[in-house]
Amino acid sequence: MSQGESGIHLETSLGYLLKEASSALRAAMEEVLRPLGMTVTHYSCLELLAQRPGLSSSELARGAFVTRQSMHVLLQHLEREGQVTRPTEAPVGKVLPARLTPRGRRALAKASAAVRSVEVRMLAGMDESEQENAFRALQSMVRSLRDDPATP
Amino acid sequence: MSQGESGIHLETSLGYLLKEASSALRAAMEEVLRPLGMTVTHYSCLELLAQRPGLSSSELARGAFVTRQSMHVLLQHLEREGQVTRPTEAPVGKVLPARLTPRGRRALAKASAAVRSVEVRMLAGMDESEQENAFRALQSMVRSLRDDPATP
DNA sequence: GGGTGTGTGTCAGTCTTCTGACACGAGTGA
DNA sequence: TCACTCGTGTCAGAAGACTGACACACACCC
Repeated sequence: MSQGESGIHLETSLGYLLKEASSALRAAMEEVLRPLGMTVTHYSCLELLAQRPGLSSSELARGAFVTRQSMHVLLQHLEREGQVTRPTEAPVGKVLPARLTPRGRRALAKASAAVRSVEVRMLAGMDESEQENAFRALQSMVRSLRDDPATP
Repeated sequence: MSQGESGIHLETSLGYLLKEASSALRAAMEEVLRPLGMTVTHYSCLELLAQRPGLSSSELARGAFVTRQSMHVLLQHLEREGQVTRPTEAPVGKVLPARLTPRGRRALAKASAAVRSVEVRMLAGMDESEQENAFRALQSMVRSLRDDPATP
């Protein structure tokens, strides 16, 4: 079919392209995570916990770019599956620090390798300095969007 | 942070940063579109139709990065609201080409200005060549992710 | 002390989007 | 001509995420 060149003509918009890239990345991640019975948010949660043990549900939510309510139900699910543990009582305040179980770590290991392969594929064709420039550009965009709260 | 070579380092991961940037952009767009009673997908649909009148539901879905089922329900809603029209019978095959109504065009005008201001804000602090480099980098990522179907 | 503000965990309902499935039209190649 | 494939429109159910709301804990400042 002739789907090739009939691309959309928002081709000058960096915002649109950013969305396109993010969408392609997400799709690629879903593709490799699905055989492992894992969603992107699920994986993100585990990865965050591996690198920063003891994160709270709300902190995990921010790190995975979902609401804390969504992360809450995900954590309940992961606790039932035995991939994550949380104390029944808060050590301090109301914050319940979450941690990976050995089972969670094993699940993460496979997923992390799969995701890594996707990222490597995505970066194919870009040399070191190009990647560095892209990194700085994206950081700049995030900063600009966050710093300016809204239209005054 | 005791992650092996096969893992992902969130701090330095371009993939994670890409998701972060996309999330920030989406949040900023939602913020300015909400007062107009419009969602991001809603806006995307209108913008696509303005630039390429006669697009089918499936083509719109691809352009807005949602499934054709999602676009289908959105289009039904937009038709009821009188922002979009589609013929009751397909001129050829089963494809129903969609078009903006004057009302849709008016709604888009406001939204488009708002979204443009967000994009301008996002690009603040980047000069012409930096934007160009970022554009090429994102294009490269999209191409790499699409061309390689999956991990063999 | 007491008020205020921020951050958190949690429950409930709603909404959007997705997955799965079906039938139909058009093009392709044997 | 006829299977075969691809893209499409559409319906139905399920899953995921969101908004709204409440109570509680901590930190700050008057």
